[in-house]
Amino acid sequence: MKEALYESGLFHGIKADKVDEILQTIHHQYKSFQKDEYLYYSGESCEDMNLLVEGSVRGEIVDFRGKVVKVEDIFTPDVFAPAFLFATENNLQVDIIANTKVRVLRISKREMIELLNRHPRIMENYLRIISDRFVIITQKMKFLSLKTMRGKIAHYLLMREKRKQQNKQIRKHKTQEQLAEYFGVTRPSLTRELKIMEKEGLIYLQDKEIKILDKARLLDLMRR
Amino acid sequence: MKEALYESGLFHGIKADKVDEILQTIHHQYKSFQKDEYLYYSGESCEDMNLLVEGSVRGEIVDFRGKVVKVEDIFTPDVFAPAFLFATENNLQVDIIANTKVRVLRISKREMIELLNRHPRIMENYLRIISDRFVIITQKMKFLSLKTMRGKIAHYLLMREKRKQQNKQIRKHKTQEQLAEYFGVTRPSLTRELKIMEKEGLIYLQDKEIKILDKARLLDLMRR
DNA sequence: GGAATTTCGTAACATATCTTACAAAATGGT
DNA sequence: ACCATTTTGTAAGATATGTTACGAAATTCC
Repeated sequence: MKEALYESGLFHGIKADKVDEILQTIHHQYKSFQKDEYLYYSGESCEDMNLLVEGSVRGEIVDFRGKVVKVEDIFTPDVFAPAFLFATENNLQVDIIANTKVRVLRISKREMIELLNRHPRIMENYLRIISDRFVIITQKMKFLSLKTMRGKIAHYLLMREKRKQQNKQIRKHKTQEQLAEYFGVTRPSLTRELKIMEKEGLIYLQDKEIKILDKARLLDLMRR
Repeated sequence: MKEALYESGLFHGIKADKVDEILQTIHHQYKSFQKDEYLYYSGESCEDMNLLVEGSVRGEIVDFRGKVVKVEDIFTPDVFAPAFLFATENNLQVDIIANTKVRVLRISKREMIELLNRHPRIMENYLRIISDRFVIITQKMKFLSLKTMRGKIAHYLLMREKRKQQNKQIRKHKTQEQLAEYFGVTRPSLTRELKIMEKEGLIYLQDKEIKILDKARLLDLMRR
Protein backbone atom coordinates (compact mmCIF):
# COMPACT_ATOMS: atom_id res chain seq x y z
CA MET A 1 0.00 0.00 0.00
CA LYS A 2 2.83 2.35 0.84
CA GLU A 3 4.59 1.21 -2.30
CA ALA A 4 1.65 2.59 -4.27
CA LEU A 5 2.61 6.03 -3.02
CA TYR A 6 6.20 5.72 -4.10
CA GLU A 7 5.14 4.66 -7.57
CA SER A 8 2.43 7.26 -7.99
CA GLY A 9 2.63 10.00 -10.57
CA LEU A 10 2.31 12.53 -7.80
CA PHE A 11 5.59 11.56 -6.16
CA HIS A 12 7.34 10.60 -9.36
CA GLY A 13 11.03 11.38 -9.24
CA ILE A 14 11.08 11.55 -5.45
CA LYS A 15 12.78 8.85 -3.43
CA ALA A 16 10.74 6.71 -1.05
CA ASP A 17 12.28 7.99 2.16
CA LYS A 18 11.87 11.54 0.96
CA VAL A 19 8.20 10.83 0.32
CA ASP A 20 7.81 9.64 3.89
CA GLU A 21 9.60 12.73 5.11
CA ILE A 22 7.36 15.01 3.07
CA LEU A 23 4.20 13.30 4.31
CA GLN A 24 5.28 13.87 7.89
CA THR A 25 5.31 17.60 7.28
CA ILE A 26 1.70 17.80 6.11
CA HIS A 27 -1.69 16.77 7.37
CA HIS A 28 -3.11 13.81 5.54
CA GLN A 29 -5.41 10.90 6.16
CA TYR A 30 -6.28 7.52 4.76
CA LYS A 31 -9.83 6.53 4.07
CA SER A 32 -11.31 3.19 3.06
CA PHE A 33 -14.40 2.30 1.04
CA GLN A 34 -16.28 -0.88 0.23
CA LYS A 35 -16.86 -2.09 -3.28
CA ASP A 36 -19.69 -0.12 -4.95
CA GLU A 37 -19.59 2.55 -2.29
CA TYR A 38 -19.81 6.14 -3.51
CA LEU A 39 -16.67 8.16 -2.77
CA TYR A 40 -18.27 11.28 -4.18
CA TYR A 41 -21.65 12.17 -5.54
CA SER A 42 -22.04 14.37 -8.56
CA GLY A 43 -22.64 17.92 -7.44
CA GLU A 44 -20.73 17.48 -4.21
CA SER A 45 -17.84 19.88 -3.79
CA CYS A 46 -14.34 18.53 -3.75
CA GLU A 47 -12.10 19.87 -1.01
CA ASP A 48 -9.35 17.27 -0.98
CA MET A 49 -6.78 15.75 -3.21
CA ASN A 50 -7.47 12.02 -3.54
CA LEU A 51 -4.74 9.54 -4.33
CA LEU A 52 -5.74 5.90 -4.73
CA VAL A 53 -3.43 3.59 -2.83
CA GLU A 54 -5.53 0.46 -3.17
CA GLY A 55 -8.19 -0.72 -5.58
CA SER A 56 -9.88 1.14 -8.43
CA VAL A 57 -12.74 3.56 -8.90
CA ARG A 58 -14.81 4.68 -11.84
CA GLY A 59 -16.26 8.02 -12.78
CA GLU A 60 -19.77 8.07 -14.15
CA ILE A 61 -21.37 11.07 -15.73
CA VAL A 62 -24.73 11.80 -14.28
CA ASP A 63 -27.35 13.95 -15.83
CA PHE A 64 -30.08 15.75 -13.94
CA ARG A 65 -31.70 12.39 -13.60
CA GLY A 66 -29.81 9.24 -14.49
CA LYS A 67 -26.42 7.89 -15.41
CA VAL A 68 -25.29 8.44 -18.92
CA VAL A 69 -21.71 7.40 -19.61
CA LYS A 70 -18.87 5.85 -17.73
CA VAL A 71 -16.05 8.34 -18.08
CA GLU A 72 -13.11 6.23 -17.10
CA ASP A 73 -11.62 3.86 -14.59
CA ILE A 74 -8.88 5.09 -12.30
CA PHE A 75 -6.48 2.57 -10.84
CA THR A 76 -4.01 2.60 -8.01
CA PRO A 77 -1.77 4.60 -7.74
CA ASP A 78 -3.48 7.45 -9.54
CA VAL A 79 -5.10 10.66 -8.41
CA PHE A 80 -8.75 10.97 -9.27
CA ALA A 81 -10.71 14.12 -10.03
CA PRO A 82 -7.50 16.18 -9.91
CA ALA A 83 -9.07 19.12 -11.66
CA PHE A 84 -12.13 19.64 -9.51
CA LEU A 85 -9.99 20.45 -6.52
CA PHE A 86 -8.74 23.69 -8.02
CA ALA A 87 -11.63 24.69 -10.25
CA THR A 88 -13.61 27.81 -9.41
CA GLU A 89 -16.78 25.77 -9.67
CA ASN A 90 -15.44 22.85 -7.68
CA ASN A 91 -18.56 20.73 -7.76
CA LEU A 92 -17.93 17.32 -9.20
CA GLN A 93 -19.64 16.58 -12.50
CA VAL A 94 -19.40 12.85 -11.97
CA ASP A 95 -20.12 10.18 -9.43
CA ILE A 96 -17.02 8.45 -8.15
CA ILE A 97 -17.75 4.82 -7.31
CA ALA A 98 -15.52 2.10 -5.90
CA ASN A 99 -14.98 -0.77 -8.34
CA THR A 100 -13.32 -2.76 -5.59
CA LYS A 101 -12.37 -2.33 -1.97
CA VAL A 102 -10.59 1.00 -2.04
CA ARG A 103 -8.17 3.02 0.05
CA VAL A 104 -7.31 6.65 -0.63
CA LEU A 105 -4.81 9.16 0.68
CA ARG A 106 -6.48 12.50 1.25
CA ILE A 107 -4.81 15.88 1.51
CA SER A 108 -6.80 19.06 1.91
CA LYS A 109 -6.67 21.79 -0.68
CA ARG A 110 -4.87 24.18 1.64
CA GLU A 111 -2.20 21.63 2.49
CA MET A 112 -1.95 20.65 -1.13
CA ILE A 113 -1.14 24.18 -2.17
CA GLU A 114 1.57 24.28 0.48
CA LEU A 115 2.96 21.04 -0.83
CA LEU A 116 3.02 22.28 -4.40
CA ASN A 117 4.74 25.47 -3.38
CA ARG A 118 7.39 23.74 -1.33
CA HIS A 119 8.21 20.95 -3.79
CA PRO A 120 8.71 21.96 -7.40
CA ARG A 121 8.85 18.36 -8.45
CA ILE A 122 5.43 17.63 -7.00
CA MET A 123 4.07 20.74 -8.64
CA GLU A 124 5.31 19.61 -12.02
CA ASN A 125 3.89 16.16 -11.34
CA TYR A 126 0.49 17.51 -10.40
CA LEU A 127 0.36 19.73 -13.45
CA ARG A 128 1.18 16.73 -15.57
CA ILE A 129 -1.51 14.65 -13.91
CA ILE A 130 -4.22 17.22 -14.52
CA SER A 131 -3.01 17.83 -18.03
CA ASP A 132 -2.89 14.16 -18.93
CA ARG A 133 -6.40 13.72 -17.67
CA PHE A 134 -7.42 16.66 -19.80
CA VAL A 135 -5.93 15.06 -22.87
CA ILE A 136 -7.77 11.82 -22.15
CA ILE A 137 -11.10 13.53 -21.79
CA THR A 138 -10.49 15.48 -24.98
CA GLN A 139 -9.91 12.23 -26.80
CA LYS A 140 -13.03 10.81 -25.26
CA MET A 141 -14.94 13.81 -26.51
CA LYS A 142 -13.51 13.38 -29.95
CA PHE A 143 -14.79 9.85 -29.85
CA LEU A 144 -18.24 10.80 -28.68
CA SER A 145 -18.50 13.33 -31.45
CA LEU A 146 -18.15 10.62 -34.05
CA LYS A 147 -21.60 10.27 -35.50
CA THR A 148 -21.98 6.79 -36.83
CA MET A 149 -21.55 3.51 -35.06
CA ARG A 150 -19.21 2.43 -37.82
CA GLY A 151 -17.06 5.43 -37.15
CA LYS A 152 -16.85 4.53 -33.49
CA ILE A 153 -16.06 0.91 -34.21
CA ALA A 154 -13.38 1.91 -36.69
CA HIS A 155 -11.89 4.42 -34.26
CA TYR A 156 -11.85 1.89 -31.46
CA LEU A 157 -10.24 -0.81 -33.54
CA LEU A 158 -7.60 1.45 -34.98
CA MET A 159 -6.68 2.86 -31.58
CA ARG A 160 -6.41 -0.63 -30.17
CA GLU A 161 -4.20 -1.59 -33.09
CA LYS A 162 -2.00 1.43 -32.47
CA ARG A 163 -1.65 0.58 -28.78
CA LYS A 164 -0.69 -2.98 -29.59
CA GLN A 165 2.01 -1.81 -31.93
CA GLN A 166 3.36 0.53 -29.30
CA ASN A 167 3.31 -2.43 -26.93
CA LYS A 168 1.30 -0.54 -24.42
CA GLN A 169 -0.92 -2.33 -21.92
CA ILE A 170 -2.92 -4.77 -23.95
CA ARG A 171 -6.22 -4.57 -22.17
CA LYS A 172 -8.39 -7.55 -21.69
CA HIS A 173 -10.94 -8.58 -24.21
CA LYS A 174 -14.23 -6.72 -24.00
CA THR A 175 -17.53 -8.47 -24.52
CA GLN A 176 -19.91 -7.07 -27.10
CA GLU A 177 -22.11 -6.04 -24.22
CA GLN A 178 -19.33 -3.89 -22.77
CA LEU A 179 -18.34 -2.56 -26.16
CA ALA A 180 -21.92 -1.55 -26.84
CA GLU A 181 -22.05 0.32 -23.56
CA TYR A 182 -18.75 2.01 -24.37
CA PHE A 183 -20.10 3.11 -27.72
CA GLY A 184 -23.41 4.15 -26.28
CA VAL A 185 -25.44 1.83 -28.51
CA THR A 186 -27.49 -1.27 -27.82
CA ARG A 187 -25.94 -4.68 -27.96
CA PRO A 188 -28.06 -6.14 -30.79
CA SER A 189 -27.33 -3.09 -32.92
CA LEU A 190 -23.63 -3.51 -32.36
CA THR A 191 -23.72 -7.18 -33.22
CA ARG A 192 -25.64 -6.48 -36.38
CA GLU A 193 -23.21 -3.81 -37.49
CA LEU A 194 -20.20 -6.00 -36.71
CA LYS A 195 -21.63 -8.84 -38.80
CA ILE A 196 -22.30 -6.49 -41.69
CA MET A 197 -18.77 -5.17 -41.49
CA GLU A 198 -17.55 -8.74 -41.50
CA LYS A 199 -19.55 -9.51 -44.62
CA GLU A 200 -18.02 -6.48 -46.27
CA GLY A 201 -14.57 -7.80 -45.48
CA LEU A 202 -13.58 -4.97 -43.19
CA ILE A 203 -13.09 -7.11 -40.11
CA TYR A 204 -13.09 -10.71 -39.05
CA LEU A 205 -14.81 -12.08 -35.96
CA GLN A 206 -12.89 -14.94 -34.46
CA ASP A 207 -13.10 -16.40 -30.96
CA LYS A 208 -15.00 -13.31 -29.82
CA GLU A 209 -12.09 -11.21 -30.96
CA ILE A 210 -12.35 -8.56 -33.63
CA LYS A 211 -9.55 -8.69 -36.17
CA ILE A 212 -8.84 -5.93 -38.65
CA LEU A 213 -8.82 -6.94 -42.30
CA ASP A 214 -8.99 -3.69 -44.23
CA LYS A 215 -7.31 -0.86 -42.37
CA ALA A 216 -7.54 1.62 -45.20
CA ARG A 217 -11.30 1.37 -45.48
CA LEU A 218 -11.68 1.57 -41.72
CA LEU A 219 -9.80 4.85 -41.74
CA ASP A 220 -12.16 6.01 -44.41
CA LEU A 221 -15.18 5.30 -42.22
CA MET A 222 -14.16 7.86 -39.69
CA ARG A 223 -14.80 10.73 -42.04
CA ARG A 224 -18.32 10.80 -40.80
CA MET B 1 -3.10 45.42 -24.81
CA LYS B 2 -1.02 45.59 -21.66
CA GLU B 3 -4.22 46.01 -19.69
CA ALA B 4 -5.28 42.60 -20.92
CA LEU B 5 -2.34 41.14 -19.02
CA TYR B 6 -3.27 42.80 -15.78
CA GLU B 7 -6.82 41.53 -16.03
CA SER B 8 -5.91 38.02 -17.06
CA GLY B 9 -6.64 35.02 -14.89
CA LEU B 10 -2.95 34.19 -14.95
CA PHE B 11 -1.95 37.35 -13.12
CA HIS B 12 -5.08 37.62 -11.05
CA GLY B 13 -4.41 39.09 -7.63
CA ILE B 14 -1.11 40.60 -8.72
CA LYS B 15 -0.75 44.35 -9.09
CA ALA B 16 0.01 45.82 -12.49
CA ASP B 17 3.49 47.12 -11.64
CA LYS B 18 4.34 43.79 -10.07
CA VAL B 19 3.27 42.06 -13.30
CA ASP B 20 5.64 44.27 -15.26
CA GLU B 21 8.38 43.50 -12.80
CA ILE B 22 7.78 39.75 -13.07
CA LEU B 23 7.77 39.87 -16.85
CA GLN B 24 11.15 41.57 -16.83
CA THR B 25 12.63 38.59 -15.03
CA ILE B 26 11.59 36.00 -17.60
CA HIS B 27 11.97 35.52 -21.31
CA HIS B 28 8.78 36.12 -23.19
CA GLN B 29 7.64 37.26 -26.59
CA TYR B 30 4.62 38.64 -28.33
CA LYS B 31 3.35 37.15 -31.55
CA SER B 32 0.64 38.38 -33.94
CA PHE B 33 -1.67 36.50 -36.28
CA GLN B 34 -4.13 37.47 -38.99
CA LYS B 35 -7.78 36.53 -38.88
CA ASP B 36 -8.27 32.86 -39.88
CA GLU B 37 -4.58 32.11 -39.49
CA TYR B 38 -3.73 28.85 -37.73
CA LEU B 39 -1.90 29.37 -34.45
CA TYR B 40 -1.48 25.65 -34.00
CA TYR B 41 -2.33 22.60 -36.04
CA SER B 42 -3.75 19.51 -34.44
CA GLY B 43 -0.94 17.07 -33.76
CA GLU B 44 1.65 19.80 -33.38
CA SER B 45 3.42 19.79 -30.04
CA CYS B 46 2.90 22.68 -27.69
CA GLU B 47 6.04 24.07 -26.08
CA ASP B 48 4.81 27.45 -24.90
CA MET B 49 2.21 28.96 -22.67
CA ASN B 50 -0.06 31.17 -24.76
CA LEU B 51 -1.93 34.09 -23.28
CA LEU B 52 -4.26 36.01 -25.56
CA VAL B 53 -3.74 39.76 -25.23
CA GLU B 54 -5.80 40.78 -28.25
CA GLY B 55 -8.59 39.17 -30.26
CA SER B 56 -10.10 35.71 -29.97
CA VAL B 57 -9.33 32.21 -31.18
CA ARG B 58 -11.33 29.03 -31.50
CA GLY B 59 -10.40 25.40 -30.98
CA GLU B 60 -11.68 22.89 -33.48
CA ILE B 61 -11.54 19.17 -32.99
CA VAL B 62 -10.12 17.43 -35.99
CA ASP B 63 -10.45 13.81 -36.75
CA PHE B 64 -8.11 11.77 -38.93
CA ARG B 65 -9.79 13.48 -41.80
CA GLY B 66 -12.01 16.47 -41.26
CA LYS B 67 -13.28 18.88 -38.69
CA VAL B 68 -15.84 17.57 -36.29
CA VAL B 69 -16.78 19.97 -33.53
CA LYS B 70 -15.88 23.45 -32.49
CA VAL B 71 -14.69 23.02 -28.94
CA GLU B 72 -14.85 26.55 -27.73
CA ASP B 73 -13.92 30.14 -28.29
CA ILE B 74 -11.21 31.70 -26.18
CA PHE B 75 -11.21 35.45 -25.72
CA THR B 76 -8.68 37.98 -24.51
CA PRO B 77 -7.32 37.82 -21.81
CA ASP B 78 -7.41 34.04 -21.46
CA VAL B 79 -4.79 31.35 -21.80
CA PHE B 80 -5.52 28.79 -24.50
CA ALA B 81 -4.58 25.11 -24.54
CA PRO B 82 -3.26 25.38 -20.98
CA ALA B 83 -3.24 21.63 -20.48
CA PHE B 84 -1.28 20.58 -23.50
CA LEU B 85 1.79 22.42 -22.31
CA PHE B 86 2.31 20.07 -19.37
CA ALA B 87 0.80 16.85 -20.68
CA THR B 88 3.08 13.88 -21.29
CA GLU B 89 1.62 13.57 -24.74
CA ASN B 90 1.82 17.25 -25.50
CA ASN B 91 0.50 17.09 -29.02
CA LEU B 92 -2.51 19.28 -29.50
CA GLN B 93 -5.78 17.49 -30.22
CA VAL B 94 -7.30 20.56 -31.78
CA ASP B 95 -6.61 23.20 -34.37
CA ILE B 96 -6.30 26.68 -32.92
CA ILE B 97 -7.55 29.28 -35.36
CA ALA B 98 -7.70 33.06 -35.11
CA ASN B 99 -11.26 34.40 -35.12
CA THR B 100 -9.92 37.92 -35.45
CA LYS B 101 -6.57 39.67 -35.61
CA VAL B 102 -4.78 38.15 -32.65
CA ARG B 103 -1.85 38.89 -30.41
CA VAL B 104 -0.45 36.41 -27.89
CA LEU B 105 2.11 36.50 -25.12
CA ARG B 106 4.30 33.42 -25.25
CA ILE B 107 6.38 31.97 -22.45
CA SER B 108 8.33 28.75 -22.87
CA LYS B 109 7.58 25.71 -20.76
CA ARG B 110 10.91 25.94 -18.97
CA GLU B 111 10.37 29.59 -18.06
CA MET B 112 6.80 28.88 -17.14
CA ILE B 113 7.84 26.29 -14.58
CA GLU B 114 10.26 28.81 -13.11
CA LEU B 115 7.49 31.35 -12.92
CA LEU B 116 5.12 28.95 -11.20
CA ASN B 117 7.76 27.97 -8.67
CA ARG B 118 8.70 31.52 -7.84
CA HIS B 119 5.19 32.92 -7.58
CA PRO B 120 2.67 30.91 -5.59
CA ARG B 121 -0.12 33.14 -6.69
CA ILE B 122 0.58 32.49 -10.35
CA MET B 123 0.78 28.78 -9.66
CA GLU B 124 -2.63 28.81 -8.04
CA ASN B 125 -3.94 30.86 -10.91
CA TYR B 126 -2.59 28.48 -13.49
CA LEU B 127 -4.01 25.47 -11.69
CA ARG B 128 -7.36 27.19 -11.62
CA ILE B 129 -7.16 27.98 -15.31
CA ILE B 130 -6.46 24.39 -16.29
CA SER B 131 -9.04 23.08 -13.87
CA ASP B 132 -11.76 25.42 -15.06
CA ARG B 133 -11.09 24.41 -18.62
CA PHE B 134 -11.38 20.81 -17.54
CA VAL B 135 -14.76 21.46 -15.99
CA ILE B 136 -15.96 23.13 -19.17
CA ILE B 137 -14.92 20.25 -21.34
CA THR B 138 -16.53 17.80 -18.94
CA GLN B 139 -19.78 19.68 -19.26
CA LYS B 140 -19.41 19.65 -23.01
CA MET B 141 -18.95 15.92 -22.87
CA LYS B 142 -21.99 15.53 -20.71
CA PHE B 143 -23.91 17.39 -23.34
CA LEU B 144 -22.58 15.31 -26.20
CA SER B 145 -23.52 12.16 -24.35
CA LEU B 146 -27.17 13.13 -24.33
CA LYS B 147 -28.78 10.80 -26.79
CA THR B 148 -31.85 12.46 -28.15
CA MET B 149 -32.17 15.78 -29.89
CA ARG B 150 -34.93 16.70 -27.48
CA GLY B 151 -32.58 16.09 -24.60
CA LYS B 152 -30.01 18.38 -26.14
CA ILE B 153 -32.54 21.09 -26.86
CA ALA B 154 -33.90 20.86 -23.32
CA HIS B 155 -30.42 20.97 -21.85
CA TYR B 156 -29.46 23.95 -23.94
CA LEU B 157 -32.59 25.91 -23.11
CA LEU B 158 -32.41 25.20 -19.39
CA MET B 159 -28.74 26.17 -19.22
CA ARG B 160 -29.44 29.37 -21.11
CA GLU B 161 -32.24 30.09 -18.68
CA LYS B 162 -29.97 29.48 -15.73
CA ARG B 163 -27.32 31.82 -17.16
CA LYS B 164 -29.88 34.52 -17.70
CA GLN B 165 -31.04 34.30 -14.13
CA GLN B 166 -27.49 34.52 -12.89
CA ASN B 167 -27.09 37.56 -15.11
CA LYS B 168 -24.07 36.12 -16.79
CA GLN B 169 -23.06 37.20 -20.28
CA ILE B 170 -26.23 36.95 -22.30
CA ARG B 171 -24.89 35.65 -25.56
CA LYS B 172 -26.28 36.74 -28.85
CA HIS B 173 -29.13 34.95 -30.51
CA LYS B 174 -28.14 31.85 -32.43
CA THR B 175 -29.73 30.95 -35.74
CA GLN B 176 -31.25 27.51 -36.11
CA GLU B 177 -28.42 26.72 -38.48
CA GLN B 178 -25.87 27.42 -35.75
CA LEU B 179 -27.89 25.61 -33.15
CA ALA B 180 -28.12 22.57 -35.37
CA GLU B 181 -24.38 22.57 -35.80
CA TYR B 182 -23.92 22.93 -32.06
CA PHE B 183 -26.18 19.97 -31.45
CA GLY B 184 -24.60 17.95 -34.21
CA VAL B 185 -27.84 17.50 -36.11
CA THR B 186 -29.11 18.77 -39.44
CA ARG B 187 -30.99 21.97 -39.65
CA PRO B 188 -34.30 20.63 -41.04
CA SER B 189 -34.37 18.00 -38.31
CA LEU B 190 -33.91 20.66 -35.68
CA THR B 191 -36.66 22.84 -37.12
CA ARG B 192 -39.04 19.91 -37.25
CA GLU B 193 -38.33 18.97 -33.65
CA LEU B 194 -38.70 22.56 -32.47
CA LYS B 195 -42.07 22.84 -34.18
CA ILE B 196 -43.24 19.60 -32.64
CA MET B 197 -42.14 20.77 -29.23
CA GLU B 198 -44.01 23.98 -29.85
CA LYS B 199 -47.18 22.08 -30.71
CA GLU B 200 -46.80 20.11 -27.50
CA GLY B 201 -46.66 23.32 -25.55
CA LEU B 202 -43.12 22.88 -24.29
CA ILE B 203 -41.71 25.96 -25.95
CA TYR B 204 -42.79 28.94 -27.95
CA LEU B 205 -41.06 30.20 -31.08
CA GLN B 206 -41.26 33.93 -31.30
CA ASP B 207 -39.17 36.29 -33.38
CA LYS B 208 -36.63 33.52 -33.92
CA GLU B 209 -36.26 33.26 -30.21
CA ILE B 210 -37.05 30.12 -28.28
CA LYS B 211 -39.09 30.75 -25.16
CA ILE B 212 -39.59 28.16 -22.45
CA LEU B 213 -43.19 27.35 -21.60
CA ASP B 214 -43.02 24.15 -19.58
CA LYS B 215 -39.83 23.91 -17.59
CA ALA B 216 -40.84 20.81 -15.67
CA ARG B 217 -41.44 18.73 -18.75
CA LEU B 218 -38.21 19.95 -20.32
CA LEU B 219 -36.31 18.69 -17.30
CA ASP B 220 -38.05 15.40 -17.78
CA LEU B 221 -36.84 15.13 -21.35
CA MET B 222 -33.25 14.93 -20.30
CA ARG B 223 -33.69 11.56 -18.72
CA ARG B 224 -32.88 10.02 -22.06
C1' DG C 1 -19.04 -33.92 -18.25
C1' DG C 2 -23.48 -31.97 -17.48
C1' DA C 3 -26.14 -27.95 -15.83
C1' DA C 4 -26.36 -23.11 -15.28
C1' DT C 5 -25.06 -18.80 -16.95
C1' DT C 6 -23.21 -15.68 -20.05
C1' DT C 7 -22.42 -14.16 -24.61
C1' DC C 8 -23.57 -13.92 -29.37
C1' DG C 9 -26.51 -14.13 -33.66
C1' DT C 10 -30.65 -12.86 -35.72
C1' DA C 11 -35.26 -11.22 -37.00
C1' DA C 12 -39.49 -8.06 -37.24
C1' DC C 13 -41.02 -3.96 -36.33
C1' DA C 14 -40.65 0.89 -34.26
C1' DT C 15 -38.51 5.30 -34.10
C1' DA C 16 -35.29 9.14 -34.77
C1' DT C 17 -32.74 11.53 -37.67
C1' DC C 18 -30.84 12.41 -42.39
C1' DT C 19 -31.19 13.90 -47.23
C1' DT C 20 -32.85 16.66 -50.61
C1' DA C 21 -35.63 19.95 -52.31
C1' DC C 22 -38.46 23.85 -52.44
C1' DA C 23 -41.14 27.75 -50.85
C1' DA C 24 -42.34 31.26 -47.41
C1' DA C 25 -40.77 34.62 -44.30
C1' DA C 26 -37.53 37.70 -42.39
C1' DT C 27 -33.58 40.59 -42.70
C1' DG C 28 -30.13 43.73 -44.54
C1' DG C 29 -28.17 46.90 -47.92
C1' DT C 30 -28.75 50.71 -50.96
C1' DA D 1 -39.24 50.62 -50.59
C1' DC D 2 -37.12 47.17 -53.28
C1' DC D 3 -34.00 43.49 -54.26
C1' DA D 4 -30.70 40.07 -52.59
C1' DT D 5 -29.59 37.13 -49.08
C1' DT D 6 -30.34 34.63 -45.06
C1' DT D 7 -33.29 32.14 -42.20
C1' DT D 8 -37.13 29.27 -41.29
C1' DG D 9 -40.93 25.89 -42.35
C1' DT D 10 -42.23 21.70 -44.52
C1' DA D 11 -42.52 17.30 -46.93
C1' DA D 12 -41.25 12.50 -48.96
C1' DG D 13 -38.42 8.99 -48.87
C1' DA D 14 -33.95 6.87 -47.11
C1' DT D 15 -31.11 5.23 -43.45
C1' DA D 16 -29.37 4.13 -38.87
C1' DT D 17 -30.27 2.56 -34.66
C1' DG D 18 -33.51 1.02 -30.98
C1' DT D 19 -36.73 -2.58 -28.95
C1' DT D 20 -38.01 -6.96 -27.94
C1' DA D 21 -37.70 -11.57 -28.17
C1' DC D 22 -35.76 -16.01 -28.83
C1' DG D 23 -32.50 -19.63 -29.85
C1' DA D 24 -27.60 -21.13 -30.50
C1' DA D 25 -23.05 -21.18 -28.96
C1' DA D 26 -19.62 -20.64 -25.63
C1' DT D 27 -18.04 -20.43 -21.01
C1' DT D 28 -18.06 -21.27 -16.10
C1' DC D 29 -19.24 -23.87 -12.13
C1' DC D 30 -19.90 -27.96 -9.54
